[in-house]
Amino acid sequence: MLNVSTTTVSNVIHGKTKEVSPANVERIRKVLEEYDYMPNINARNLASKRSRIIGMVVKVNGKENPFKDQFFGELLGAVEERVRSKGYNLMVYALNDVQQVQKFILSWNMDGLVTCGFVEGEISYLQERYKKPIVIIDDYDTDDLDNCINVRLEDKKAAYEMTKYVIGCGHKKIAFLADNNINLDHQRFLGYCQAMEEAGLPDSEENFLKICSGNRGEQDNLKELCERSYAYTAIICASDYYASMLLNALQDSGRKIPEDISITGFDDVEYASLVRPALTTVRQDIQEKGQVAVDMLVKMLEGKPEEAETLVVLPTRMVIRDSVRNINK
Amino acid sequence: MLNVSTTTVSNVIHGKTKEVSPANVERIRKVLEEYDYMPNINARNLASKRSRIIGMVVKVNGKENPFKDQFFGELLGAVEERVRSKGYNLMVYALNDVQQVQKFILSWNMDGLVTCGFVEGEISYLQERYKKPIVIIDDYDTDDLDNCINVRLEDKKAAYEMTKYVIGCGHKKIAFLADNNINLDHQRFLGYCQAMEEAGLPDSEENFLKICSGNRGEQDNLKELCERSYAYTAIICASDYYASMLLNALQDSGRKIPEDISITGFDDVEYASLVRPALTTVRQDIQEKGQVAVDMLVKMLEGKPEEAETLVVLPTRMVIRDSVRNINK
DNA sequence: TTGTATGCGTTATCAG
DNA sequence: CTGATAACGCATACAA
Repeated sequence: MLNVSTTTVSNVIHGKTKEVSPANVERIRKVLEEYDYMPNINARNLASKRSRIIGMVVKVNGKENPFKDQFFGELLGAVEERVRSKGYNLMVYALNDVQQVQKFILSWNMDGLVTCGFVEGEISYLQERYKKPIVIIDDYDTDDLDNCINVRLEDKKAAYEMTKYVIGCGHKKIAFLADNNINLDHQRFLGYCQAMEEAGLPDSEENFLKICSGNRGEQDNLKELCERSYAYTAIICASDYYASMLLNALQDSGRKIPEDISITGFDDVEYASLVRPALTTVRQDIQEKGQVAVDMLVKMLEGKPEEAETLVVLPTRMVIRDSVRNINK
Repeated sequence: MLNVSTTTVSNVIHGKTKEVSPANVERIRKVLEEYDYMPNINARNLASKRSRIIGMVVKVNGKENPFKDQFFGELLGAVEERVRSKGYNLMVYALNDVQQVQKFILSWNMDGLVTCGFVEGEISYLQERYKKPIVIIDDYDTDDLDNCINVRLEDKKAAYEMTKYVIGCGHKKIAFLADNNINLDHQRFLGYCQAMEEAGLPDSEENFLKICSGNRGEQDNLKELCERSYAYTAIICASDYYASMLLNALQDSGRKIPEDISITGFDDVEYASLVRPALTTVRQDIQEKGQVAVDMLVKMLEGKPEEAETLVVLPTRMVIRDSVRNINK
């Protein structure tokens, strides 16, 4: 239309106006505006060998919906906001098979990846062919991996402090509850063990209460847990999600909380303060977790790896509410 | 490597094996396997003029994180699962500006769109340039739009029934609470009004309690609402999210629920049964909402518009728990 | 059954 | 400052 080359147009599109005569800049801008030009990102990606796509992959077991858990929902929202504001686009996958993950990130030529729930071996597998930066949220044993950034909490310390607090309230028969015993849950269990040991209390595996993560067996599982709970006066839960479930199951079976048995949570998601009694729990800033993850990733992408920390440990804080009874009084 | 043309390779990649000699199929498959070939989707998209991307856009006001609300989290998870299982890829945006939305869907050449929270005028705006199918979740006034599919509930009826139930429990001074009065919230308000009117009770706008959606003014707002609630014996809330907040604010200010005042919710998200007293609410199947949305969209995309319903109204069901008192007794 | 040739919309290199 | 021109990796109409 304007009898100028694609190069010239491309230059004004990218704001390289010093290389174009002011007259042309003006003419081209006008037409661009008038026709409300939209670049074809696929073509751009093909030519430029990048994609402006950041993937977020969260591991699932079975057919669950991870985003029902407020923790993952909030995390996703935080990541989306930050990814967008940095000029990237977010693709979301809930997967349990790393091969699938690899297929997607390679085919789309994603610029970077945020993972949640995947373990060391799986990340290594991805890296065999995917050479771009990966942010790993809430995992251990991945600190030595190249081109990776770990974002997590002081899980062990936080669990240690919580357990110590409960012990300080006079409890001696204390259990730990989680849906598995690896990664961050394992770390939290270790923190619990440490506090128990220091206080000269039993910290054996027997006190590890395993809750099922699926929706199916949950009810039976919950009943069984209620039974087993008679052996304890307090239960340290690895998440608010499970703490709330247990809380209600116990109450429905006639136990009073915290009079009969004390419960603590982890995360301090919104509903931790919505259940009754409100949960004594460990607060983490989920919003910040997501933001930091993306910030570090983008620093790697923009070629400033020196500014990116390869390990970010976010602080936690105990929030004391009403679900733990002080037996001493 | 094999001295065959790209066409032949392309054909076996796409499983068009009838057009290729078995010998070649075998040879090519082997090499493909060996090198673990990954197609470059950007190139494929460019050539094929489609993208295999489905966008999910949820409208936000201000700087909030919509996915903290379990409703949106669960919806997103359901959509992701279905999109993936249908062979598409999900891009997620939380936006309030339709121009932004348009920019993204056009540049990426997305095959289809799922929107949530956008209203008639905004959808029309998108359609001025985006000619592909759009699924609109939970909106009214968009039924006549071409190439669109609406997925929603019988909001008015459900609110009507809930209000009627509360009236049946002997309540006369009943308020309605929501964060706005448009779209589905408006429909729910209409349902409330209808039930009140039929019972000869006042249904004026005065009884519309507006709760602020942001995190900031929320506390002040909540206090004010607690004050105003003294004029009522029951409050019909437009979501479990707000119902739980109000529930706790009221309890914290010393009111007993349901003894002093009754509360009902909407959605039946998981925490509706986790708060105490457990919420009497309207159940909807969020999982199915997301699945149906994607199913219909894909039918349009696969060129079977006759199989796609342009309006899907999902059923609701009252769930009676403990947050409403029967005054009659 | 196989191969050739062209185009998809953009970026990037390099010569003018 | 401007413009050819060659990639980018794949799909497809058409020819052989």
